[in-house]
Amino acid sequence: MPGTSPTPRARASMADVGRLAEVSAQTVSRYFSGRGYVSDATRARIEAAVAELDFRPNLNARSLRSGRSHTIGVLAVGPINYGTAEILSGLTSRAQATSYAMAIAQLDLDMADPASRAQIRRALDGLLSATVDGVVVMTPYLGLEDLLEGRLESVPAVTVSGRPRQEQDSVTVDSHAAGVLGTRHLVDLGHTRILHLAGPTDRNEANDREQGYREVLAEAGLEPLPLVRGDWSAASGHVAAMAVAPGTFTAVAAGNDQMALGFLAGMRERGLGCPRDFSIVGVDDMPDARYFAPALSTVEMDFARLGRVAIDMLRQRIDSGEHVPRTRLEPRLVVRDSTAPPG
Amino acid sequence: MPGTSPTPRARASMADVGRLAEVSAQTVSRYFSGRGYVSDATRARIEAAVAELDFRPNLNARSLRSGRSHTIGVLAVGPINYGTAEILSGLTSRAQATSYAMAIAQLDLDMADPASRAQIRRALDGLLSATVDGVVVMTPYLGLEDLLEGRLESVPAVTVSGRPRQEQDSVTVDSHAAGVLGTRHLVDLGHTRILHLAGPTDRNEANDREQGYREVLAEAGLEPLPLVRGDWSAASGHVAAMAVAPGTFTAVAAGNDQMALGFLAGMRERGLGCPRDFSIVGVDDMPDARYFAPALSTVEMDFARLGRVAIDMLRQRIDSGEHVPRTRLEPRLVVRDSTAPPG
DNA sequence: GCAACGTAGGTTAACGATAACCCATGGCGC
DNA sequence: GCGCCATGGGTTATCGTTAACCTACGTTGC
Repeated sequence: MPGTSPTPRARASMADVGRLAEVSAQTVSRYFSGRGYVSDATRARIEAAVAELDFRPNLNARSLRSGRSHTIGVLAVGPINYGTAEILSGLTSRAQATSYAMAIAQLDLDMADPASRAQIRRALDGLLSATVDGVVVMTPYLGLEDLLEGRLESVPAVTVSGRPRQEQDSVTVDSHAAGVLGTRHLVDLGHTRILHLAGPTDRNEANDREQGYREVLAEAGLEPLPLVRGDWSAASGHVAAMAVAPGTFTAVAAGNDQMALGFLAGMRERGLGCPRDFSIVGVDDMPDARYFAPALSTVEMDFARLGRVAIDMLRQRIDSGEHVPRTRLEPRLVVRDSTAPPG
Repeated sequence: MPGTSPTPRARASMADVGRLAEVSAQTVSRYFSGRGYVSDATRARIEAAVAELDFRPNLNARSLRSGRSHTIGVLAVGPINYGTAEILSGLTSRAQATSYAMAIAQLDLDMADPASRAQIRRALDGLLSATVDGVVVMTPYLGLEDLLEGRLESVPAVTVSGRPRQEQDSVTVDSHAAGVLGTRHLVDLGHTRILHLAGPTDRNEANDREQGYREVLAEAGLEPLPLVRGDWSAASGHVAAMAVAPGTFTAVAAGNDQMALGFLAGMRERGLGCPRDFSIVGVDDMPDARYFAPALSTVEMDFARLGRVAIDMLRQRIDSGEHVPRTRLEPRLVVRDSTAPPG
């Protein structure tokens, strides 16, 4: 078949489609936008032309002219660990379902390095240059408020897992409540010497969970033990297990499941079994936690839902132009085999 | 201070910057692109105007005019599990480092549903409409070749973890080699009755790993045992452990670490210990694997590097206009405590 | 009988940036 | 003295789409 588009040439435009369908480009635009009247006969001709030319509308031109891009930007600071991956999953699925496109800037950087702040700023500028309709900001780190504050006024934004005091345009799975639930479970079982294996100091969620732990102990009239700190990783939980003095505690409230996993491994190496010699409770309820040895009692955090809610809130923020109230998702205690009464 | 921009108004354009700096918009464009001559004095005036107006170039307009968007699209089919998250991490970090923007379409759908194919097509169309300079396609599923083939000619594309027979524009961590390494390790230890806990039938990587397993057994003159199949999840590994007949095998080559975790848990429930009663080797070497009970012998897959290489290849493909040869990253055996000689 | 409205579609201009082209000036080689 | 190139910068047209406005015809209500 000679003559069948040897090289597909450049992309077809609405004008090309219009020429083939014998209408104006504007009518093609109307066909795609649904605004305005297009007769069935014209509609059919346009559809044929679109198929023939393999036409796809140019979103750059559309955004430029209309001022809206139907794109949501995501700024993620920090590594893609279990929680982040779940949130991302929720974000993309909800965005896809509401036919929003997603532009993502993820940067995993050393927050101690002062250059990091400049990098975050650049990444955000990049998203804004792409004229996103709104931004989802995932910055679990403390002290980034001022960095973002001046920047985020020009575009609708929703903060995920952000600082606790932000009362608008933010959504989080309540980490304070998670700390409370886990620790209270240990107290209810009768434990009195409860250790907290905390996450990194500069992470909001780590501090919230620690705060929950402290409050429950205070309520129960118990003395908190010296804090042991990790970095969310199983490796750091393992290090912690090697460092603690056995006999000084009967239970551990871990900042997340992975540190609990490492801690369990470390104690096992030292000949100490769970829940015989100590109890431990995690936070996250990652799918693997049920299959740890022993099955881990933990606090479920629905991060995927967090992501979906973030998109919903952002869309509402974009459509209404008004700020949306803070949303706080409630975690849930999941009791398995790693917790038992002391002794 | 009256007069200090009451409402930031609309975004400033290069024409606005030019007006303030008393040059033409074209000179402002030259300043940003670095093409053409701009004197130091003019440069300084432009910089001042940019700062004053909080100007950010409009990438939509730039892409529309120049035909290049400096954006890479990522199409990810399937859930964001450990491997996907790592790849994503590699992709974003490399893209960020080379100042490419990233548009992502991830969809986790039921491949049995025929509507899924239409959804994938729509997602890809969405990326192409956004005029990305190139696409990274992550489709671990079999049978998507035809779907993508007609679509991916109009734009540079690199396939990640794709079908084994694609000899160009593709990068993968060799899953066949992973199957070989894990199984050979078990054979070398003296095991003769080796079970394969495979991943889902419709996943390329699952089949490659199974193939590696089969080849090693054939080489060693051993008979493969009936296949047990999971879905990559720890839960499915647990189910498998409950289903197998103990005594029929002395070692397990698991398709990934998470299924190995579930399998270990299931066997533990049945009173069978590792490596006393059986050996098991995984694939992935996720950071947690070292802290399983026992520490898991596994095959390391550097998925983050895979992501970085994918970006490098795609950039080369975009810049040169020529296809790039397939890249295959080599996995590495990591021996820990879950494997020992039989008996 | 005609105003008002629904239907169907065309024309023009503009979104913000850059490609292509043009015009100056000054210095240098020969 | 003249051609040529480096430097510094302006003008114009255009990328593909849509907002705003306009035309024209047919129906309906009163």
